[in-house]
Order: sequence, then structure tokens, then C-alpha cells
Amino acid sequence: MAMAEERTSHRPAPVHSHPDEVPILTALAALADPVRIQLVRELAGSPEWTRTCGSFDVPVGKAALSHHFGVLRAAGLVEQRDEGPKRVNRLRREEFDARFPGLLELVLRADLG
Amino acid sequence: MAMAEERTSHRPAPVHSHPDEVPILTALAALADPVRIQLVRELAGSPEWTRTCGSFDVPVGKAALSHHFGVLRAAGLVEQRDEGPKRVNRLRREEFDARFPGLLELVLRADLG
DNA sequence: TGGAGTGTTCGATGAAGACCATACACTCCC
DNA sequence: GGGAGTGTATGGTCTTCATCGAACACTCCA
Repeated sequence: MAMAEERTSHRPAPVHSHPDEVPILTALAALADPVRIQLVRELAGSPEWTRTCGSFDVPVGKAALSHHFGVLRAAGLVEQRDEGPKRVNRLRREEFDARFPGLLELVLRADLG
Repeated sequence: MAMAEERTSHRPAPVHSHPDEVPILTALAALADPVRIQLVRELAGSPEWTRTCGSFDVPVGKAALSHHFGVLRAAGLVEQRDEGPKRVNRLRREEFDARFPGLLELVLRADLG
């Protein structure tokens, strides 16, 4: 029998999708939202694992914000990890780019006009 | 004074957007739909100006189909021209690719799984 | 001139999803 | 233990949009 991983938290870990299992429709739908584009762009401009969910400058309440992060996780765009009471984020640049070459860069580079 | 173009038709010409004036959000939203992806892909596999609107194999009625073509025109993805009673289509490959490099190819190449 | 073929417009309906306020759960530190 | 800080879940509202049926407009040809 395999040993279970040591359980240091009583909080359910966030559910992730790897980009490789994400349909292109899901990826496009996830990126076709102004709030989520903003999240991705701010995340791209910060070192990995440095941004907590509440640290983003978006004009929505925290409930909606939590929802958006769920969509980004499901699309394979964002990875999350619990650090104490906070939840820190990382943009899955390489993995996502391997699955959808150029898409992420397009969103990061384009002027939103 | 410039001469007006000879008017050979009494039907209003379809309204187009050039990809250069299309916000990326509009482009992503236009592509985040299974019916429209199918239209783009079939169009990509046919010579220009050969496909009429009704010639596509999509599971929607003609009213919805007309709506989808309107969205594709507004996103700078499709150009239309009237030919007699029919309306023929052309995928704006080069122009769209110049504005959003790689995006169209991504949609054409990806398995929809 | 009138009918067949093609596509758009209109009005209505139903589903999806973006949002909020509230309540809850978990972690840390005093 | 209790309170502050952080994020999630729930229930409800509102908007957007995909869809349809039906009516309409235009073109071509018999």
C-alpha cells in the first residue's frame, strides 16, 4: 500500500486542468472575457507564486473573482497553491504555450483597443 | 465630384469590419463558438468565393446561420459578396493573420477534442 | 409575371454566465 | 480561544446570446 501524502492542510486543494486536456473552445472562452484577460496580463508581469488572488486590480467583488480563477484553472491557464491563509498564483506559460502555440503571447501583446 | 459606383443591385451590401479595427476580445469571442469554428474550418478548406452561406454543414437553421455570419464579418474573419441571388464567402486569412498572428492557424489545426 | 431559391429581419424563448451580498471555512497570530 | 485576513460556496438577479419560426426582400428564370 502506498503511503498517503502528509496532510498539512484541512482545506480542499484547488482543482486544476492541464492545458493538454483542455479543448480549444474552453481556452478561447476563458480568454474571451475582459476581467480574465486582465488577470492573465497582471499575472504575466509578476514573478511566479507572488500574487495572491486578492491582489489584482479588477473591478469585481471577491465572489466573482473566485469564479474567474476557477475558469482560468479549468482552462489550464493558472496554477494555484495554498500558502498559509492565502492562495498564490502562477501563469502556466510553457505548458499552455505548448498546447496552444502563440495564443498566450497574442493576448499579452495585443492592445485591447 | 467623384462618380458613384454603378449600382447593379438593390440589396444592401453586407457590412464588414477589417481585422485591423477589431479588438482582440471581439476576435476571441467570435471564435469561441462551435458553429462558427466549423464555418471557419470549412471555409478554410475551400477555394475563395466558392461557398455560399447555405452550403455549410452546421446543425442550425438559416436564421441562426445568418447571425453567425454577421458575427464573423464583424470580427474581420469573413468577407462576403453577392453573386446573383447567392452570397459567397471568403476567409480573410492574410489580413486576420497580420492582425492576430497564429490565431487562425491555431483554430484550423487544433483537434476540437 | 410569377414561382423557386437564397438570405435577412423580427419577435420570442431558453440557456449560459457574470455579478453581488451573504454566509461559511480555513489559517495565522495575539 | 477569538479575531483578522483570505478565499469559497450558495442563492438570486440581470444581461447576453444562440436558437427558432415566420415574415419579408431580392434575384433569377421559366
